[in-house]
Amino acid sequence: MERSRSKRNYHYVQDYDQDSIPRSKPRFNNNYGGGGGNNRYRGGVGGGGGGGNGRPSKSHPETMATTTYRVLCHDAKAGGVIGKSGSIIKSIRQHTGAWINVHELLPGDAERIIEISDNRRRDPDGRMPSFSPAQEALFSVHDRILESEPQFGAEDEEDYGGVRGGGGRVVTRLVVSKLHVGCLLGKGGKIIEQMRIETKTHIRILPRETNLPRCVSLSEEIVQIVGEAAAVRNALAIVSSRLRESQHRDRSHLQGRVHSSPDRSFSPADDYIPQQRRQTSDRFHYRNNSFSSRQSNYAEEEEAPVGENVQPFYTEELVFRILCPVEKIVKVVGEAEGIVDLLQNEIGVDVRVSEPVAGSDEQIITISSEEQAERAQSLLQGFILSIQDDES
Amino acid sequence: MERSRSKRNYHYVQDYDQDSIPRSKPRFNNNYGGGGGNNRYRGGVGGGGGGGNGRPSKSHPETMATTTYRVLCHDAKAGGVIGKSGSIIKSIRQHTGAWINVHELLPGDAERIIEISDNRRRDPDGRMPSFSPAQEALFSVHDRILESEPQFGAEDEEDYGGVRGGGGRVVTRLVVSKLHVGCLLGKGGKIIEQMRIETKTHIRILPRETNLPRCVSLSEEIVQIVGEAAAVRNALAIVSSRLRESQHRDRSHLQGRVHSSPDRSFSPADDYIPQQRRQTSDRFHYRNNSFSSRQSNYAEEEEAPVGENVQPFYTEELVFRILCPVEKIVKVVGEAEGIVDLLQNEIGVDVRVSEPVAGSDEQIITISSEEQAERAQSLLQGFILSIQDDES
DNA sequence: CCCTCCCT
Repeated sequence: MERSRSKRNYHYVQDYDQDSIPRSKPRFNNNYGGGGGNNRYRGGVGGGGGGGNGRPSKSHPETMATTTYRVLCHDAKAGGVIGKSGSIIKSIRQHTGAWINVHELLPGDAERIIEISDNRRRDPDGRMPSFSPAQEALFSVHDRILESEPQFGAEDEEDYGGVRGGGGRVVTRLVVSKLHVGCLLGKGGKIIEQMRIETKTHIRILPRETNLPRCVSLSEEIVQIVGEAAAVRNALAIVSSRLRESQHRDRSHLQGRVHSSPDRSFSPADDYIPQQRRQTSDRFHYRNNSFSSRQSNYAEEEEAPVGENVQPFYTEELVFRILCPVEKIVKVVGEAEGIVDLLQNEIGVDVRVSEPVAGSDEQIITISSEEQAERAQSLLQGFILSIQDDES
Repeated sequence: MERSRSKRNYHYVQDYDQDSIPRSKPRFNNNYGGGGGNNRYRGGVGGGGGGGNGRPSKSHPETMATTTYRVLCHDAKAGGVIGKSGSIIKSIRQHTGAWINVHELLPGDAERIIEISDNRRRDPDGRMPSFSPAQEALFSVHDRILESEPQFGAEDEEDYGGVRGGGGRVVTRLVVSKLHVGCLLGKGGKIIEQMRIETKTHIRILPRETNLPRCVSLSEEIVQIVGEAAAVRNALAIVSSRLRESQHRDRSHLQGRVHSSPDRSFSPADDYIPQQRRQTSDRFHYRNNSFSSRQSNYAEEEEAPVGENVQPFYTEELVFRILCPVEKIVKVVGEAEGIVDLLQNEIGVDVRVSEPVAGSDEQIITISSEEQAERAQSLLQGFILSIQDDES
């Protein structure tokens, strides 16, 4: 119960102070919504299932490049990122143009995922756009996480928490698809090793044995960076740039394997060095390091078999598959707060539905989880049984 | 941009008016709350459980003891508890170490819930910690409610409001889980009767027929204390001590049945009498009364089998939300001896039903509990399934 | 008097 944090400093992204940080100012943007901003239903109630929540569309992979980051944020600090009535995060969205989603806290987890992405047009030559709104927003969000006052009770944690005293040790954790950790590790771990040295941080991919949050799926890893705040920021810049390059390359898989098209035209190291970074640009110290370019000495080898077994999933977990009549599918998966939602969000299992197959009047619902699939399965089974006799 | 919180005044009760106003800027639009926390499904849902939110963590129920109080506060007086920029409530938080959350006003309600809790390590022998930050904070909050000026003329109320002039009749209302009202009533109402006599106040559990605020769920009751200010304070001290003991015993179910371990080692009546109470200690007049101890003559019987068949499942709070067709709602929650009643009284979970939403033909049933939500969820799920085919 | 902030 001791709160060692002396003061809050809101000198984060300076211009928030002037125009959008709600704290030190009368709050002008709480008046939105006017009437009852009632249903915070996750996606509107009867809405048929979802689709594009407005996140950067992936529609033209050959001309567009998507960059996505997911950073873990202790629940106690989420408020500091969002701000009253969302003022802070709205400001970040506006300033950067990135799409940002602060996930809900999964029961049992201490951290929430903040997902940040953009979708930018590639250069005509296929190069990665030089500026990434998502990366910029990642920095801002990261700063907010570091600077925001942790809420009550978050302070008796072991070693994670996000901050440790002013200028002290901080911990930043990114959730990264297994497809992209390779670019951080490098062959024989050379890249990550080099990053550790150059940034003076402890960067590692957390082992599965660790207690990973439930919000991290089996197809993802946690990249954890520990060190002095400034060093971590620097490392984050490097790591995020590498991830961005990797994702950018990933798109090109759609047109052909990476290795079958050995183009060397990827962006040079300083490509992402931002003149674009505005007020905040001095907070990160980019350097022309060997990580951000494929032209570095070892950049070649590390990206080899990254996406090898693209179906690497479900190693030790349970998988149940349920047949469901095609005409019931909507009822099962179509509701925004429906059972699938419950299963996924409250119980934490992964639920997928196969595409309908011509000639079959059933689809396959796959439930997978390390521990909960069985229960979920019986729930779902029961549910399907119960609607068996409905007129579809 | 730190606000000038130069001096913290430890005498906030008396003099925060003069020196702790942290900002000179007026906050011009207080007109939010119109859009604000309407359906805060995840916030103050349960009986104070942890989920994340930063409230006192429930991580180690066997070693930690949580105390939670919820006191109703007329909306017009909430400001007087919070203070400018939260200065008063921050002060109370700091001085007591309690976690305090002033809930938003629910549309239609006149009162808001102020939730106060702590989570303290048990003594090695399992005894209740002698000092409760939450109880201390409850007293401070209560004083603020009594002393603070109501905002703009909300004083045309009938007889409730929280204060009636200096030293006059005051009304204090606590929201108490049904699981814990028993310890106030006592077998045959003996305890509450005795408390009435000893404190010279009118203490009662408001009947359901009364117009209870919406913020009071079906699993809760209102304990109302009416009388002279000093007498009410005294009664509040007694009642809160009993509640604390009851909650403390509640925890111990996780380790075994209450009655199977007939320890008599609970804290004696004066155990909570605070040397710890600082400036404020003279405001309450504790006495060595028969209510605050299990050693009292009738303390034995009233605490009988609170949560009999409790299985020690989950330690953190779980919240499940279930969609239920509007036309089934009555069937689910409407019956006097129905399933919700069962869930609440036998299992001890909190059950709430959302308001119907225009455009949706479903309502959300929220079940929350520290330990039992899972069981409750499957029960309820089963129940809804079972009435699935009923003609509505 | 509005906080430990909940936004797409």
